[in-house]
Amino acid sequence: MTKPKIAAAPSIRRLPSYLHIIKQLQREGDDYISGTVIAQELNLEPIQVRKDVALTGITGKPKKGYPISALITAIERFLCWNSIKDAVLVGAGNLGTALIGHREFQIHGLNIVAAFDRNPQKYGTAIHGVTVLPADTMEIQIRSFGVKIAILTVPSPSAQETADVLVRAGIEGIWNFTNVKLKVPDNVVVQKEDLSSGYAMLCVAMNVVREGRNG
Amino acid sequence: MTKPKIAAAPSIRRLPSYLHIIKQLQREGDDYISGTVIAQELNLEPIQVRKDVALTGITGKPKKGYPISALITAIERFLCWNSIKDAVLVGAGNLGTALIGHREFQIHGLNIVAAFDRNPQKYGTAIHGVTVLPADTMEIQIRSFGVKIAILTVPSPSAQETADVLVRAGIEGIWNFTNVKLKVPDNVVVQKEDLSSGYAMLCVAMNVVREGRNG
DNA sequence: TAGATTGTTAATCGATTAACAATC
DNA sequence: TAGATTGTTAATCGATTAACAATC
Repeated sequence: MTKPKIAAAPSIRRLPSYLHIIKQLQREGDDYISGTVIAQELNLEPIQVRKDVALTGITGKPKKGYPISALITAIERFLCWNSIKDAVLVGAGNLGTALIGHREFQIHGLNIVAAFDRNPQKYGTAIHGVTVLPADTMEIQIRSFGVKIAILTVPSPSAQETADVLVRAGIEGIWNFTNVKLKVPDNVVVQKEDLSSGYAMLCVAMNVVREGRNG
Repeated sequence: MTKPKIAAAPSIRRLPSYLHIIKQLQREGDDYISGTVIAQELNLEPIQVRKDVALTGITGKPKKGYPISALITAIERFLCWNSIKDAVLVGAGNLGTALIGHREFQIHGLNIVAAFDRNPQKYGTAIHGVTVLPADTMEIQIRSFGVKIAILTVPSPSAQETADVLVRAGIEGIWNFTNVKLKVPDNVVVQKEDLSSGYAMLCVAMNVVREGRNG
């Protein structure tokens, strides 16, 4: 089995923002949207939007653009956002709580069925309607749920050991919000979300602007 | 004034993870770290690590690697993480609360001096020691604080109007956690943090693995 | 029709990777 | 010394951008 190639990451990352714009236009009653308009709205080049949109397999109409409802369907299909995907969240702290409450993910088909935590005081409580279960029972519960996606929001020191349990439980994708580079088997996908890297970008960019001003 | 070029974004984004590894090694008592080791730890190419590290201006010793404490200083300087930077947070909801409580940012010099919210019930309360103030007073307060960084965690519909106020208040950098593309003057930096794009990456990658398995 | 927009093919640009001499 | 590692210079790779014919 040759390892299949993942489609261009920058394009995948841009598609959700297209989706956001397009849905907005749909609410305003439009039937078609041109790549030019999307580009304008997001400060991108029209050709880039056309290339990205082409990935989803949809074709547009010269002079009119892309049919909005079909484009939404195509993007959601491409991102696998057209079906409900169950997930568990591990580490019901501040960040975990925020992610459970984040409505946008639900819209994209993410359904958090349970949260796990080590703090007994949280056992049985509900966070935005999601029950917190004991971390000890994680492996067996995930197996019985048949869940394949885990959102990891535990403290960094527990990250790797938690990931090991998740892998044993049959998890296929880990959305990793810790700053730990997880070691997992090849067949398990890890998406690392690094808030610090975004902060680094902000700091450097602000410094560049400042230097530009001061000469 | 020619607009200065921002250093390679992918490199900037990788530096925080280097910093994390290096600090760990320092805690274990090491004095030197080689690019090879950092690369191994993060699943990168050694040459890439050397190139990135070179950006910070530090030089290593053949056979030994880079002096750890000097390397930490160099990276932190490069990212402007060597000084305390005051910031305000706007929108004290779930995500805002999580970010205020995120210790890592403090380590990187981010000091949240106040939070703003529209909910009167929150006025005067403290979130992880940070006082919540009325959103109405935002402009004048930010001016009097002299704060230049704002973390934006308001609901999407309020994002642009809030950004407008921030700009009027003299904010120079906005860390934008909404899914709205903000329109701001050229001299204001916006770093957009898009959690949905990370989720899109996870979904597509999981699908690729699944297709690989099923043929 | 005229003109805006698509989609394709080619060119450019920039980041990653390779090669290798220098060096401790 | 021998060998691991750095730092520089060149090659490769992939993403972005440009050009333009097709078309509604």
